Amino acid sequence: MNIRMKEIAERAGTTTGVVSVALNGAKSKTLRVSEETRQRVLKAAIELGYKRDPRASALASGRNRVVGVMLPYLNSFTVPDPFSSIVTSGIAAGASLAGFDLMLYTAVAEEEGARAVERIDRRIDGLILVLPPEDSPIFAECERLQIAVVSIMKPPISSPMTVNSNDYEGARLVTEHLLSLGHRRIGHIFGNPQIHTSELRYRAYIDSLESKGLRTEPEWVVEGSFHREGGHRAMTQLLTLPSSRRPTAVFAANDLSAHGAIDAIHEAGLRVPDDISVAGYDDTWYASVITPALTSVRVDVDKIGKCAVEKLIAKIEGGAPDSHSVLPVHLVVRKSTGLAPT
Amino acid sequence: MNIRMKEIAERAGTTTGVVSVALNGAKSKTLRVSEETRQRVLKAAIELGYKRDPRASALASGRNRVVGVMLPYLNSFTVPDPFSSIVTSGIAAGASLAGFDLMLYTAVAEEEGARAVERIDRRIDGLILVLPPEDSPIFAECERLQIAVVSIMKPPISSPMTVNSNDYEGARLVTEHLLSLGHRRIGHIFGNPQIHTSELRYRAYIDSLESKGLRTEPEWVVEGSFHREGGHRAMTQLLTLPSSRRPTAVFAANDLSAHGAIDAIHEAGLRVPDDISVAGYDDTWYASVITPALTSVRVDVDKIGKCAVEKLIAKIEGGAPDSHSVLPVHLVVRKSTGLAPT
DNA sequence: AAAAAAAGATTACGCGTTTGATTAAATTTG
DNA sequence: CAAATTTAATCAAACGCGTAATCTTTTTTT
Repeated sequence: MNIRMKEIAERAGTTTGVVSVALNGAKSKTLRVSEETRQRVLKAAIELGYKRDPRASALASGRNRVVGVMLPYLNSFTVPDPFSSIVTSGIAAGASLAGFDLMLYTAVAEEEGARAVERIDRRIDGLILVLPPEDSPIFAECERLQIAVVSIMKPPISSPMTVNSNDYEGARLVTEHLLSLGHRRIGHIFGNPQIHTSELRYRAYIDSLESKGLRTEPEWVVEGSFHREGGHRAMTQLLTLPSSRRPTAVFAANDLSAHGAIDAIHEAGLRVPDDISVAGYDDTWYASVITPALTSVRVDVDKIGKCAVEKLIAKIEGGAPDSHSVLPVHLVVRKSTGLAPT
Repeated sequence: MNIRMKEIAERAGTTTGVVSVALNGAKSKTLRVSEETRQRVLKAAIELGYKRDPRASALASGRNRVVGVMLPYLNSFTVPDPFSSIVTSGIAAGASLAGFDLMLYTAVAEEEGARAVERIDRRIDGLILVLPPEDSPIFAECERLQIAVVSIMKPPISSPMTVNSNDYEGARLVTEHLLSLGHRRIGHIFGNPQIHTSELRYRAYIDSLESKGLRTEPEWVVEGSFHREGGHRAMTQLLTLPSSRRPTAVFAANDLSAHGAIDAIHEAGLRVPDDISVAGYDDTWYASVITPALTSVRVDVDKIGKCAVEKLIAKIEGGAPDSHSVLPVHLVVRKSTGLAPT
């Protein structure tokens, strides 16, 4: 029913092998095509409206020209995670530019871990893992299937290629910003212990304070799990401290948990930033939507996606060596942080 | 390098045809397999760690078990569109449940229309179009490629299958809500004339007012293009009206433009809802993030995606007849609407 | 004993890609 | 300049890996 190479070959008076090389520049070592023949084939293909079947092409050549993206369960519908969707946009744009298509895998609740592995198959030649769990069996599986892998936001161990934003630097910037506003009691809403990033942001926070010779209090650090409810819970807990021992500023590990923290502060009848300053992290567009607009660390999330897919494709096409990328960050000061109360 | 059916067949003492039927229930009319043989094959497959090559399977059977999603250019990175990403999540979940994989196509700026068509190919057996442009050449192309299509948010003409939320009903609910609060001068921030939805929401607004015998003023309707800046511009224009002729309530065609409208009202030194009530539409999670929380119309966006993919797969697998679905909506009253000022 | 059903083996695809063989033309070499 | 090599251009065929129609053989039914 569809026009196949055979028809093109017939019309151009040649064979499918030649058509393959002429049209798609197949990687044959011996088969050559003259310019005239190429033109003849091209003409025939256009006249007949030929479109190659990518499945057959992939099957024969082993190259799919498709990359996969595995989104974490976080990216659920009830609490959509802006990070994942922006990263995905970046990946889509980068892939499209390189002529690659995109296969989307999402870790649905029921099928975490092992089940997710089942789904990746010979349709893709590379996979981008967004916020993969530390112990994912996917790495082994990709190794087996000869699928290149790039992880986004993962410590540069156990994964051959990674793309990260400079978490440590960003967290340092936030903490120093709060210090420069005169805050001396600074709290931290920790992320998710499962995700390495949380640790880095926490370390930078501690190091910044200690390098200034300031005290750090364990009770000022509460887990917020990267989401709004967690941030709310964490801040509520911090607010149980007597006001003389309570932080005057809080650095939340991401924008969502910062948002929850602001909710909690408002509910307690306090003001942001007049009574307590709050800073977030990631500066998703989210940060400029909420009130007060959030001081945050800008990560070019879109670029993370682009960078990841470019690395991946370089690996797939040129066999580029494994590498780890760390993208720069910068502080965006908005309305949620202010001078320490006197 | 990979284990193929041939190896399974050898180990189980049979042929690839039998293996194909035993393992994947190939749709052969005559080839039958006894239960014992099936077990024997299954055992061999597990022992050897067999995984079928989906490309070969698709090539031979014509069934890909992959659906595509085409996202509109709207879903850009700078202004990510929550609608698209939630719809996509719903689609992903539904597809996964049915054992289908997902191919993601995004209409990148440079390659609108014709170019986007180039990219859909024989890798998918169905395509979901999210907010497709009215005149997309994709419909014709899918027809040619025998690819089933479901459009999300498109008038039920020219597209064989559609999934829509009940725009008319939702807009009617909002308008009546505002009326019930005592508002008599109600403005409307129009969506995007390119998108049919805009027209429906506008019509319901007009009809609701007229059915109550109320006046409608052309100057109370301004285009907001579905985004924040547009909403801001539109509201700014409404605010140029003398306060006696100015709407006391505004129904914006979506949450984003409602947000822009609220910005403009605040900038003018007025309060929401005390001076002017604002209602949005879509009730994406966005609505509960902004301040004041937005009265909006809840569309179960996730369900739209699920519904679309279910229809699509029913069509692909069972040849279900074309149909148009309209999903219910309901009003969510929050803080941005209040009694009309007296 | 004839007819029908069950279970499998064979084999022909599906549709490009790539290798190996072949032929003709261009170059190099003695 | 003829003979020996190379090089270019192409054809024919194998291959990648399942699927499904056709053909055999065996077993069951009537």
